[in-house]
Amino acid sequence: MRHRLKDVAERAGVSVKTVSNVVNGYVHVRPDTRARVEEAIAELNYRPNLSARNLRKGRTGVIALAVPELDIPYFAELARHVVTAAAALGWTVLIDQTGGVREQERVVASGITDHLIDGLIFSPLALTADDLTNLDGTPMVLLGERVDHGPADHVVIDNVAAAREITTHLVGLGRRRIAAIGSQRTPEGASARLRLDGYRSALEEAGLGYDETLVAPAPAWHRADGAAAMRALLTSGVRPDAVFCFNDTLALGALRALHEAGLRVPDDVAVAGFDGIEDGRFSVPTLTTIAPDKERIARLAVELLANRIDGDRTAPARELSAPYRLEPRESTKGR
Amino acid sequence: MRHRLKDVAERAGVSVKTVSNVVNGYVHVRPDTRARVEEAIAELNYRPNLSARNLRKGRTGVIALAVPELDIPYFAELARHVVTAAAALGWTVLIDQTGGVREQERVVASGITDHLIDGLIFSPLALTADDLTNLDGTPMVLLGERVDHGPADHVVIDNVAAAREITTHLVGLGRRRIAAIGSQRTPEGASARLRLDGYRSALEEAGLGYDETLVAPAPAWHRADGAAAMRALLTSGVRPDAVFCFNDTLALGALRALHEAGLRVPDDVAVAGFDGIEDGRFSVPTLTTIAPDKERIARLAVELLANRIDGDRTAPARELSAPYRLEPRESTKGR
DNA sequence: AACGTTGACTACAACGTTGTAGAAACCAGG
DNA sequence: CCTGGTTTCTACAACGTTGTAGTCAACGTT
Repeated sequence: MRHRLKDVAERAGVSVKTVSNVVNGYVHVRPDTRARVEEAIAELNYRPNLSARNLRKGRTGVIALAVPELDIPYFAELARHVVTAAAALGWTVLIDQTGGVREQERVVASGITDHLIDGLIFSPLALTADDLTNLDGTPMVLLGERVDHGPADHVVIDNVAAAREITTHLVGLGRRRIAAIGSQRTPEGASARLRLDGYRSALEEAGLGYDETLVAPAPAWHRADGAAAMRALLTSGVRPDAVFCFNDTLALGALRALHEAGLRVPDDVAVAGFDGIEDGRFSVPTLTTIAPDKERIARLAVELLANRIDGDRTAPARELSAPYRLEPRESTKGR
Repeated sequence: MRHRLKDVAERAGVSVKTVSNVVNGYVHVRPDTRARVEEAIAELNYRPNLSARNLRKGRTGVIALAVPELDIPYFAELARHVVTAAAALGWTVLIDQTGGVREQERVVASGITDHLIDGLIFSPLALTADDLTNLDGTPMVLLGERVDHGPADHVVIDNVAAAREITTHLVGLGRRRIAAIGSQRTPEGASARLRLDGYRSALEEAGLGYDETLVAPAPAWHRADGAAAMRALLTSGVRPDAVFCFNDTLALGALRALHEAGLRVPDDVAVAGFDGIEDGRFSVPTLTTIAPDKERIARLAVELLANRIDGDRTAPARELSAPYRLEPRESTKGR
């Protein structure tokens, strides 16, 4: 049985608005009236109807987080932090999976703005700036790569610098034939491009030169893709002594493929990943990685969104940068 | 700029209700009228206000999925399937993380029923039957262990039989000192208790007897807990030749601890898990596991919920069982 | 020609809430 | 005892949508 303000009001012998005032903590209510109302609320187990409240207020208190896939650990971990950060501001988070498919991402970016959410935190893979025009002004914050200087707020990490740093780390171990796994030619591959840039610039800085045969593409960034790419590298005969994988799941797949090929990590081949997921602390061997500060990313994103929702919607888009840390582990121990 | 039915109606020169009829696909609208309205909708980029629609209809089209933690891969994978199954029925899924904390789970079970969701799919860890009484009749489906025959619909797998089957598998490999990791004494440990029962009954069936020193508790079921429990077993000197971990993340932690102790898997110690998560296909060694049919679980849960929402809310609670499969992999290869 | 049926549309009320405006009671200061 | 301000409360309208009831014209049947 569902009750409304009206039922509570009748039971407490006051007007509907007075009950509303009590519910909303309005100060000018006599203590005994407040007590009577609260008693009635408790007796009826009254809960406000959020649809009605939302309609009236024009706010829903719900923000959406759109990620490619929840069972990619990086996004699951990120989601947890976003939910936590949003809860601190009294928001509920609706998590949306786009599959990284452009069409679905466009639906999320434009269609989901059905007054069901106040704002959107969006980690796009396939989206381009064009897709972001039709937004009805629903506040949005993008995570990850810049989409051609789109009109939205942005939280990024410096992918190029991070990729350069971890590649340099491999160089510092004395590795000379450093492969890369995860390149992508599609427009979806914005992260891939930046990380490849960083990899390349580190190699050139070290005087090692860039060898295209050492770069293996990966259609998606799952474990299976990493394993397949690693196998391809091995059978091609290029004999790398290190591999930089553009994310950790790729790296876990690569570890697996190296194990199957009878190669030892890090003795024969050093392996490094990117994302700092929890799995990497427990894999055999543990995985060297770039760990972005996910908590900070989440908090910055939520704060940017809050500013948009409550503040000036026409202010110029801001871009904030979150820190990362290189975490050396067993997979790149010196020999 | 947001537009309403009224704006569209004025532009198309019809009544508000006619626009509503077009939007909702009502058949008795003249083709030319429909065309005019649709043109106006497109020009104004009109989107219905879901809060208003929900208020009017008493439905929101949103269901919630409450799980302990999204970055436990099992729940992330489950979430994906639930989202997919729900989308097939036109529902949006709001994912809620309870942290497995009883208080938070109670909030979800009772409080979230704020008319924002039409129903709830709930995978509780800590909840008891008492907590489920105060529900206002919001439809709910429980996943996993039965909560003392609570009043809600339920999708389960046969934990006892599954645990017995995988333990018997270990016995069949000739293992005689089979340890277990993941026992819990708290009321939260319903799954733990059932899996322990299955383990125990398999041992007795095989005439091996139950040795309490071979059972290691784990406060939570994360990788770190599995690693710690494994280390505890090893230092206690009980020398197991196999371990059944009550979930896969525990098992991955155990693999890690065994590796650090210089023991080989499966040669020295065979390891089995439970949940069938993707990681287990790529770990070194790959992980033998019980893989519940998550897609089926998700579909059954969504269907049960749909029946509650659209059908008889007072019908007696139903309990459906989903199948599972034993998936033998490297971690229990015969020696 | 009168009749019922159907199609195409509209006016109105209602969903449950909260903002606005204002009434009534109370208080302090002159 | 009046004035002006505050406290406490209420009536009403509005948020944007859809269900209900109804109007009116066109049509086919007798």
